[in-house]
Amino acid sequence: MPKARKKKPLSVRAKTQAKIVTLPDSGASLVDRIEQAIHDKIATGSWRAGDRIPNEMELVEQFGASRATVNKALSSLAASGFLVRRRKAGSFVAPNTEMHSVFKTIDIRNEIESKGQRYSFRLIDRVVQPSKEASLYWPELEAESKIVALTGVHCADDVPQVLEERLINLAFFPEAAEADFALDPPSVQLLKIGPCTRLENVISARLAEQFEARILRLPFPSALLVSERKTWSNRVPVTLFRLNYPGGSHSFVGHFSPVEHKY
Amino acid sequence: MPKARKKKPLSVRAKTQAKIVTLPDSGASLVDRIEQAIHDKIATGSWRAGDRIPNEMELVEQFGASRATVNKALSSLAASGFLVRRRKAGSFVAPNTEMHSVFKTIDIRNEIESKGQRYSFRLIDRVVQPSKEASLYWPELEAESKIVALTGVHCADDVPQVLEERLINLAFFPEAAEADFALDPPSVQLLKIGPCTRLENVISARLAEQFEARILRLPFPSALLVSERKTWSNRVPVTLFRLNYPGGSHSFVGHFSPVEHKY
DNA sequence: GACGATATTATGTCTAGACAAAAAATATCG
DNA sequence: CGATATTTTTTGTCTAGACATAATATCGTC
Repeated sequence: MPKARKKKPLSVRAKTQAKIVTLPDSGASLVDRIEQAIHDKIATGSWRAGDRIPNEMELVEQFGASRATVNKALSSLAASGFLVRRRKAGSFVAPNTEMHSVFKTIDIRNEIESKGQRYSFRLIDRVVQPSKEASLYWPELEAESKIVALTGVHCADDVPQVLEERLINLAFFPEAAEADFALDPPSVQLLKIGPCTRLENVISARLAEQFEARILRLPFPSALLVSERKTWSNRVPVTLFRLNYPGGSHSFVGHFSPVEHKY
Repeated sequence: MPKARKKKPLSVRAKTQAKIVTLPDSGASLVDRIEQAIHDKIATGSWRAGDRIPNEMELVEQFGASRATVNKALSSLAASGFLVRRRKAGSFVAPNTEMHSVFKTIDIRNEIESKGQRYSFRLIDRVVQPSKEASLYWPELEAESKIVALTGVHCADDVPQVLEERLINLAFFPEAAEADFALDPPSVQLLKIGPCTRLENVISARLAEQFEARILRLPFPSALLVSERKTWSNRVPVTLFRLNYPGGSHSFVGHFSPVEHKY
């Protein structure tokens, strides 16, 4: 059964690079421009996590490049964790373009549940305020926007574990003003809206205030390990938060080698 | 002046991959094996920082690969920071194969001096002991080897800043038993012997003991920010140390984006 | 010898074509 | 129908050759 396949000579293309390309032509190399274009599709949400992207031959036609060139771009994106590629299956946008590797610890719920304990988040306080209230800590915010300030505790089997103070940019997540965080803590809900594309993290230590010690059920003079983070989603400031861990029972582990695990 | 260049057809090679290759043939791809081989040369010190390595065509002959393949391996090594490549000049082993980027903060002296203060290290205690004394914290050490245990403070203008507790593997740095650390603190001297190729870091917080508070001139109930690190140099355990920072005045700053600055 | 034009060399980027390998889709057989 | 064999699709890897580009080396001229 000779399948009626169009055997066209794979698009005749200008020699030595096609300037026909539909890309914003900068000085960058073709590989870089292809990489950029695909990354943009992902960053803007045109292509979403799990989507199958066009295969190499389709991209070859689309960009007027050779397969080797397209392959290089795709491989690079896969190496950076934006794509997952499988033979015969195709290339897929990686699940969750959220921050890879470094600092997975964002997900406290997961951490607690993986120890077989029941997770819950107890909201202690919530206020809506103009962003200029926080402009000292969070100058990146636009002056006239509004924010929600939250305080809550992450609990394992109803025992308080981590005290969270958080500011959320309402422009990014309007529902934050009345959402229920008992099931999904703020961090999880925020990630559902958009990926975290940038993160700033400051780790410090301090003595717990008396009321903080009470909330976390710690003896009074106690040390807290504090992780203060700001996140962005495609250049939009999303949230600023402080996770207060009891000093003794928590720590951050990092493991570095010049090139991760390759050699 | 027609140069007498042997125009040999670039080494006749078996089709579909040469198994003639002089490399420890694993299941890995040719590119990977070439990359590995070159990395080994650097890791073992056969090729040292600043050395010019054979050019692409020479490697092509040596490995029986095509130029594209060799190029891919070299580009990858350059991307990982092991090589620096310059047109016409050639490919060079990168200066300092030590830990790039992440955690430059190892150098406290530098940090203090860059603030215009005078740095000094005051040794408080030093003992030589069999490694099994520390086997609980440092199981990677060989059982019969010896270590030095140090305690000291890093000072800025003679004001104590950071309390350091450190164990050094004497097999790696025999002089540690009597070296003078007043000018160059242990960390600096260790880096002179060999690059740090792997690092483990645990950050935590705790209350300062009374004597620690006294050394660091802190009020008594005080929080300490503790960074506990283990380092290796080409698989040899080098040192385990704990840096105790006054909680209020110090913090660790991290800045992450999925792929560093590329997009 | 200083200086500028020119040649040379090594890397950077790209193409076209080939075969390999994995996995999904399809056909085949009991 | 279900288990197994075969085909097909898509990525993985490699080759050979080409032109581009940057930086060095060389040569000629004054």
